[in-house]
Amino acid sequence: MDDQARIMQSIGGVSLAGHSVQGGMALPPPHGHDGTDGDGRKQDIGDILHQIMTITDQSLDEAQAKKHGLNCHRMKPALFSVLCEIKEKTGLSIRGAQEEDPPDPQLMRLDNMLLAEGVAGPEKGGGSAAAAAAAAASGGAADNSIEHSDYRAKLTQIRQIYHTELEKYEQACNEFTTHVMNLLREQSRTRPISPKEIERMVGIIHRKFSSIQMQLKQSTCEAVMILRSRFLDARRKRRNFSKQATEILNEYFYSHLSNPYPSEEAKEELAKKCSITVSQVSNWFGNKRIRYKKNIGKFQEEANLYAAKTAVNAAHAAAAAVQNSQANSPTTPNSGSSGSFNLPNSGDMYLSMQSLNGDSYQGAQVGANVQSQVDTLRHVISQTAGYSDALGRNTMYSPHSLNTNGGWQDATTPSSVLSATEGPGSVHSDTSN
DNA sequence: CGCCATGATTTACC
DNA sequence: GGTAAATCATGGCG
Repeated sequence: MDDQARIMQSIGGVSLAGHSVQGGMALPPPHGHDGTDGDGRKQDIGDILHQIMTITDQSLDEAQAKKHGLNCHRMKPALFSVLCEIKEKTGLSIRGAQEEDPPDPQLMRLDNMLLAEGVAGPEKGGGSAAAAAAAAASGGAADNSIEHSDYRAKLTQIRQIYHTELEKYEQACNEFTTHVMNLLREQSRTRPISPKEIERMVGIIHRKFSSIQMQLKQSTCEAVMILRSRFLDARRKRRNFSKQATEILNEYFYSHLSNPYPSEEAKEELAKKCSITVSQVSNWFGNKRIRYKKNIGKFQEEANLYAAKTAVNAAHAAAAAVQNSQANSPTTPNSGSSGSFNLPNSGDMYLSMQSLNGDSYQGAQVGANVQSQVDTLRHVISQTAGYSDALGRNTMYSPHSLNTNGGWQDATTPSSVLSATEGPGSVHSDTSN
């Protein structure tokens, strides 16, 4: 019982100073001073203090009775005054220790993160904002909405739990604070408690609760991080495209082998047809180009397959187109359903046909599918005569340029005849602009 | 389980 | 911003 001993000492010290106390009663002299009733008083005080110190060990009724007894004790006013003095003295150290603690940087970090993730802050919008950010990060449009809704739902769940818990903590904190304040106010009748001290106690309680809140925030952050990482990982998760989608993409690729750079519109249409995103189409073509270029031999069989396929389609379409044109059809039948991604590609087609046939092909308006035919033929020729001079344009289709750097960029030359500055990928869309 | 195919990402370049 | 090239990471098959 160090506290008790200290208080006893303090009391001794106070009395040594010779203060008179309330009720005109002097406190007992310090140790060593002889007095006839000194020991008795000391005994008295000792008893009182002992009762105070052990009050918590007793039952409620017993304690209440004791409390009442103490309140009515003749020494109470004197003790009260002494305690006031002790408080006055120790108050300095308390005040010194009571500094405005700066906002915890860790807590601030957590708060910021929760705010950024849409967990904290306004109920509405926050979550969707985070989801939108995640959507932007995924690079896709409204494609992976299933994942989005899943992510959003989970985030909402986290947010709800977080807010519920936070509210619970706040409520508990307030309740406890009120309780403690009431207790202290009540106790201030028996012992000196300044409002400042109550304030300080409230501060301590709040700090304790905020540390609990910090744990809540921390675990919420962790949950969000896990959710987020899972969501982001899901982006990387590879799932093979459907067979149909691959077929559509391959058809386009091999029918545009001379220039496998679909325009933005073409990409969009391919994406729609394949039920994938535009960026997935871009990825696919990027991968396809590089892998085809790296190992043409490996893709030979596949190329033959699609070449034949598109050739048949093209032939049919061409025949139909010719018939249509004969039947007074002034427009280009680009709207054909069999692989008509190259609407603005007639220039390429026209020149290719020229090169192929050796003479100018006046029926250039036959249709987009002719391009497929051209590419198909080009491919078939490339099998035997090599890709380089398949079309008798050695300077344009050098094997070196195809196999190492910028292969198809030169291959787009037919289009660039029309526009010398256009680059790869812009071939299709540029003509339409 | 290892290997290959393949979709996605990263990095560098223009 | 689009692309090539390299790389990562997973799916699928034997």
